[in-house]
Amino acid sequence: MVTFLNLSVTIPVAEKANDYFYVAKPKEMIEKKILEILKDAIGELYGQQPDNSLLQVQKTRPEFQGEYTVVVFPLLKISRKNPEQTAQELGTFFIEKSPEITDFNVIKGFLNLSVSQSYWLGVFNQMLTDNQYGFISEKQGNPLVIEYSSPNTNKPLHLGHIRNNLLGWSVAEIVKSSGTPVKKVNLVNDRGIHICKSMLAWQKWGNQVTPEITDQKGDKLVGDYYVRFDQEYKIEIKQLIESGQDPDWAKNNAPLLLEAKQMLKKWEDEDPEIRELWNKMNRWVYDGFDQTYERMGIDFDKIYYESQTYLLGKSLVEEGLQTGVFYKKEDGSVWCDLTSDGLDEKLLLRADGTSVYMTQDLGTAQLRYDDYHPDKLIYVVGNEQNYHFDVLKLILKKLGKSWASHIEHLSYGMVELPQGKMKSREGTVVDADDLMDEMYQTAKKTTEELGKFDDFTPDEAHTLYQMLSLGALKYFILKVDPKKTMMFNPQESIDFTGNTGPFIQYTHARIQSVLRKATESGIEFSHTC
RNA sequence: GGUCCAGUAGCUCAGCUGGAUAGAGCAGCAGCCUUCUAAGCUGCGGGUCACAGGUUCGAGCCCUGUCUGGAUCACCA
Repeated sequence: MVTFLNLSVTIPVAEKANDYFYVAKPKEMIEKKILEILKDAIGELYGQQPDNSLLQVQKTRPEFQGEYTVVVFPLLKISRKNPEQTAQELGTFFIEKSPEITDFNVIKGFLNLSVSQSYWLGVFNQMLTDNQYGFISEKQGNPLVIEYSSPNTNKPLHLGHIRNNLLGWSVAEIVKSSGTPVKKVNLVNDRGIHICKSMLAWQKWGNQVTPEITDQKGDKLVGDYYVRFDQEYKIEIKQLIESGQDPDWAKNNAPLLLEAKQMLKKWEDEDPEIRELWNKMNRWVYDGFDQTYERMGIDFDKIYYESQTYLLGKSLVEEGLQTGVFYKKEDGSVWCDLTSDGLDEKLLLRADGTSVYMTQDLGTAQLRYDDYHPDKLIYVVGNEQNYHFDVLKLILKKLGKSWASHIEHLSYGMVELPQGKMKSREGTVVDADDLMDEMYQTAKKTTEELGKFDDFTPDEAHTLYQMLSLGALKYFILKVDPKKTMMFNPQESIDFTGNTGPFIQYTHARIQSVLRKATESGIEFSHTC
């Protein structure tokens, strides 16, 4: 859609530093040409080769005549003439040397150039006839690997994941369209104490229910038991405190928590019964996630599981210990000292030898490198983890991994609601499925009220509502600068007027309608003037 | 407290490599439906670009400081 509307403005002055996002278009050819002629002009008129940074060409503001504007201020030190005179001389040169430039005018230090109609018609025809316009076919070489989504298996996807998924998937597709091979990967956090909590709660109070029995998505069912654990756990703490125990002690020694910890230990010891339960419940969750991803239009080339990478992380820590990059404290815990880099000491292994988040991420990064040898390894992760990624890169560098510099954290801001931040404890988290349902219902209601599509079959109507609601959601979220905290207003997001996805869809529909009616009445398109 | 990020119209957001009079949408007001989809269009009002210095021919954008908000500095992930 964006490519079709040609909304992006490209930068022709120098080859862009980050060529992953560079897509050549015919329109740019004239911009490049203008720059070349400008360079020639300066050479011929003033006898100098200017630095590229002095050559500034931009689109002409709509209130002036012309399509492209040369900013002459930076050139004055070369021309040693006043702005108007310099612009006048350059403009005359353009007319003489370039058939594409038909006219020019000078306003203050701005030289506005008019490009011939036949040139624009040529561009337009190319866009019209090239159905791959704006896309470059895949080049050879190492891929760009991009990780996004990264859910936990103890709760369903929420609004924060939606921003993450849409950003990650979109960046992947944009990069892909520029010809760079892309691997979209997901990292599922499928192990740890939080998973054991839902498992334990299901064992105790689940009565062997399954998603089939409760007619519920698997991720929702498992999430419910995670919540149930927390409720029962709080009751236990309260009782312990009431019986005179210290609150901190109560939190760490509530029977339920101890039981969950035991279960984690059993899991690590590969207890068959626990592993079976773990497999079963995770499968439920994955089925649920798959449905959500599919509806959202999100996909992956490969899914990593932390249960399969944390051991590799541990071996990397061992490696670092041997080379002296890490050190062991008296209690047996392993650390990396980053104070000389302005950061703190970082724990890598607990005293009991179990791994932490960083340990796992080291392993995952190594595995990705081994799998793909990527030129760039992008992580789409919220900005609350900026520090984590600074540390990750630094530690990998200390371990002598040359590819540490290939890691890039695509950091995005939190999504807030009109009533404030989403807080799971306060039940203000917006569930991804619920949100899509709600928007679907609004699309349906609004459409039915307008009565425009009464002749649609149920299938057609369903497709329409799906397109409208997802278009609204995606556009609303993607139009905001990723790094900024954004406000998600459910009311406004499902508004079908103004700067919204549905409005763009509507515009597209009207254009199609014009073309259809033109064809029906036998009008032929002319590609020339 | 240290580090990082943000602050632009009543609200939500654009603003490209520093370039001409800072732009959209929403909300408000005034118009427009026998002809292309009114889920629309046209017009009006609305700004100390958080503040103060600095660099520059030129600063919303770069630098320094201040204020405000957020994140982070866990044997959570």
